[in-house]
Order: sequence, then C-alpha cells, then structure tokens
Amino acid sequence: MMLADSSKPVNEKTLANFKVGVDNVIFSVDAAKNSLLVLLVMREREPFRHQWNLPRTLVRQGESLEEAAYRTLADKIRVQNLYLEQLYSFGNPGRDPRESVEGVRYLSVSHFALVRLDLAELTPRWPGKIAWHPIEQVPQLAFDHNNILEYGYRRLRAKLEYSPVAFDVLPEVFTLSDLYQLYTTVLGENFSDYSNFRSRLLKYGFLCDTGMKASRGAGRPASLFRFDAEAFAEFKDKPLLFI
Amino acid sequence: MMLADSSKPVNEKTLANFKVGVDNVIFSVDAAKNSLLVLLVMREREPFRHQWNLPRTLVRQGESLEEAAYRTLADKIRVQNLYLEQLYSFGNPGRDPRESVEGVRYLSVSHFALVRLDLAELTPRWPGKIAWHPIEQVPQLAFDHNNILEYGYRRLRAKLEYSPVAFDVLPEVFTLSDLYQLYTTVLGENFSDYSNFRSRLLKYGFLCDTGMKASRGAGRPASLFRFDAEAFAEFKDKPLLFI
DNA sequence: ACAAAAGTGTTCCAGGTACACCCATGG
DNA sequence: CCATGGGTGTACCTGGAACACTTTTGT
Repeated sequence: MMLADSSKPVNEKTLANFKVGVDNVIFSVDAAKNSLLVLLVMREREPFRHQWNLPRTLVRQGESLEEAAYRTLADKIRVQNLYLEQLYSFGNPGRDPRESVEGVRYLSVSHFALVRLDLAELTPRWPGKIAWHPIEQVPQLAFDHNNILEYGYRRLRAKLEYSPVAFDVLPEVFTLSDLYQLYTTVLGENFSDYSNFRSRLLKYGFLCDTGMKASRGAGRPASLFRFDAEAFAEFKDKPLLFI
Repeated sequence: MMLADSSKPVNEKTLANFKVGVDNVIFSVDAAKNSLLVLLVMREREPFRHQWNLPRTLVRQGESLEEAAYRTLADKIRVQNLYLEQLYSFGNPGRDPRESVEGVRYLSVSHFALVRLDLAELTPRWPGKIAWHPIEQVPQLAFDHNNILEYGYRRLRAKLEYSPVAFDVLPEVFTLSDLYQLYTTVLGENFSDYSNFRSRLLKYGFLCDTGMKASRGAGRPASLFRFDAEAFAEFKDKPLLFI
C-alpha cells in the first residue's frame, strides 16, 4: 500500500478536518444471571435516530481523552469501582454520515471499561434511553459501533487472562466462587476446572483469606478473600497468571 | 475521577479543536550488528528545531489513518516487506507547544511498524535528516516521542512472542539461526535456548525446509526455510507459540 | 439424612529446560 | 585437523488437566 509522495508543500485545504470524540465499550457482569452486559444508549437525534449506540461524547477544551471517557461514563452511570483503558482509534473516512454534509471527519478514540454492576446505578437523567444489554442480544448499532464492541469484547477476554482487572470489579471481599463465576461468564464454561483455578490462584499468594465466611443458602460457607495489591506487584509483567 | 455533568447543551466553543496526525515507531533489525533500530527524523522547523522525532504527518482529506501511516513510511524509506499496526492515540492537552498559539490540539494516532532493513532504502530526499538509531542510543526526542517509542518497544516485544511478525521482516527464505538471532536482538539473550527454540518451531509445521543450504563462512551450512502462511492459519488465535 | 456448595488431594501426562553430543564445512 | 556454527537427542521436572473425594452447611 504505497501512496503518493509528499515532497511538495501541502496546502492547508488538503488536510482532513476532524472532530474528535470518545466511544466507550462499558462492560459489566450480572452474577445472578450469569450474563455479560454492555451499556447502550438510545439515540434521540439523527443520524441513526432511535437506534442504540455506545455512550460517547466529543472532547472538550482542556480535557484529556481519558477524562472525556470518564465524563461519558459518569453521565450515564454512577460508579465507584471500575477499570478503564484506551482501546483503539477509528477515524477512517465514511464512518459517520454527517461527514459529507459538514465537511469534517469524526474520529473516535474508543475506550473500554469494566464496572461493578451492583454499584453502577443508571442515572435517572434519560429514563429508558440507557440500558444494559446481554452481549449475545446486542442489536444492530449505529455507525461502526458493532465493530468497536467486538473489538472491546476481544480485549476484555484477553485482559482477564493476564491481568487482575477482575478485582477492580469485585467487592472488597469476595469468595473464590464469585471470582470463578466472573471468569466463567466472560470466558465461557470451559476455560478451566474450578479446583485447578482455585489452587493456582491461591498458590500465587496475592489473595488473602480474611477469615470471614459467606453463607449463601445451602452448602458449606465460603471463605472471603481480599486482593492484596502489594503482593501482586511482583507478578507485574510476568506471563499468564489466571486461566 | 468524576467530572462535571453534561446535562446542559454544549456550546460549540467549549469543544476542543483538533489537528489529527500519525506518528510512526518504525523498527528494524540489523542482523550483522545484532542491534534493534528505530527510524528518526531531524526536525527542520520549530518547535523542537534540530531535535530528532518520529516520522509523522497530518492526515489528509479522504485518507484513512493507516494510509497516512503508510504514506509517512513511504516518504522516508522504500520498503517491500513490512508489518504495521495502530499503537495508541496521544491527544492530551499540552503535548504540542503550538497548541496554545494556534488554539488547536494535536492528536497523534501512533503506529508501529517493523521493516526489513536490507530492503528499506532511505529516500535521498532528505540526506542526513533521516537515520536509523540503535534503540539504546536514542536521544531526547521532540514532543512526547520518547514515550511513544517506549510504548512501541513494549508492543514489539509482546508481538514477537505470540504472532508471526518476524516472517514479515525476514527474507523469503531464511535459516533458523536468522530467526533466532532476530528474536535475540529484540528480546535479549535469555529468552530461550537455541535448540529448544528450534525444535518447538519445527514441530508446529509451518516452517518448511526448502532443501537449499546457506553457507556463511566456517561451520556447517544451514538449511533454508520458508514460512508457510496457510499452514500457520490453524494457529491463529491460539496461545503463545514462539518463545 | 440428603442435597448442595466449598474445599482438598491424587494421578497422569504434555511440554518446557538444560544439557550433552553429533555433523558438515572453511581455513 | 581443529575451530566454528548447524543440528539432534535425551533425561529431568514442572505444572496443567481431569477427576475422585471430603467437609460443612441448609432443609
């Protein structure tokens, strides 16, 4: 893909004109229903009016890309625990129909987030216009947002395998079943045997038993663990840890 | 990091104004000197005049981000074999001093590339202004380009471990020592024993022996191999393969 | 007493590590 | 004939997969 050379000075007019925004792929896990959820917003304006899309915003003066991503998030839900990182930038021509009308291109720096469902309260600002969708039931989205979502989903699964994002999304104390179930809903049933998952994680030593027990209906009460970030430090940039 | 809400309609003037460009981290491997190289460009204009920076350009009308990245590359070097992918977007306020003067922000969608040194001929267009630098001897760069470079370096090492980028950068036929040496220069001496590296790769079956031999001075001549992309297909999205 | 969920242990085996050793060529 | 680099083989062992089994609770 070799393109024209650029030896001659470039006229300002040949440069593309951009509007820059952030699109967020926000995941959460419904432990009760064993289901992975994505947050979607119903569009109220053209283009793609009355279609769902990812939460998004344009970047404001003096605001970093990450700040814009957090603002979009805070605008839709109130969360405490969460994990957020930049995903990918989509800025090719033709991805927004307004482009040809306004003569500007829309560049989206997409972000991916994982939030804790029980602490993520939907803001009452747009009732019915914001909703969690199970990942298998996501409809046709506006723009190229199905693409972006797919991209975020891949990243989420990869992240779970080698980094401790799960603990940003679990309560302060949790049982190993909670953790296992989180992995199961995201990665599918067959990623690992429970007992192997358990012993592998405990061996590392960055999960400490609080001594407390959690009794949930029938069955033996489970030990409650806490994630020890300091103890985890030594595992930074080491190869695969979970799964 | 919870920010102001956005319930009131946003005045156009509060939006940030962007210029969008691409910055390329272009790597190559000097097999003879056992050295990992980065392509740098000497700036001829302010700001940061007479400092090195990464090859970069602003995105033009109708041009995709990737096309812009390829164009920058083609402007500096003539290459056949290469690997290129998007890296990360840097768009926080204050990363370009022109920002406050012009009232626009510079967003860089950085890309990372690996090219074959013996086919990468520096264009004579800017003699002395473009040069390969060994990664350990990279000077202070303009803007946040040392950051971007660091980011690209991490990605390069990660990519080598689980994807076949090396073959985009090796000749059509190559010896296993060539391959091993490439890995050694990028990953360091201690990533794996040669004989184990060898047997692991051959076992997979996507390297086929051409029957030809390469004699380089003293020592037994080495078999020349070819990368079989079809045979590799079945290893797509499987866990770590190399190293 | 029995079902349900948590937790422990054991066996088996693939695959990685660390070497020692053989082979072919140039000088 | 020996130094040099290419190539093969093996013995050891870690760590994962699979699964059986025990413990502690609720009903």
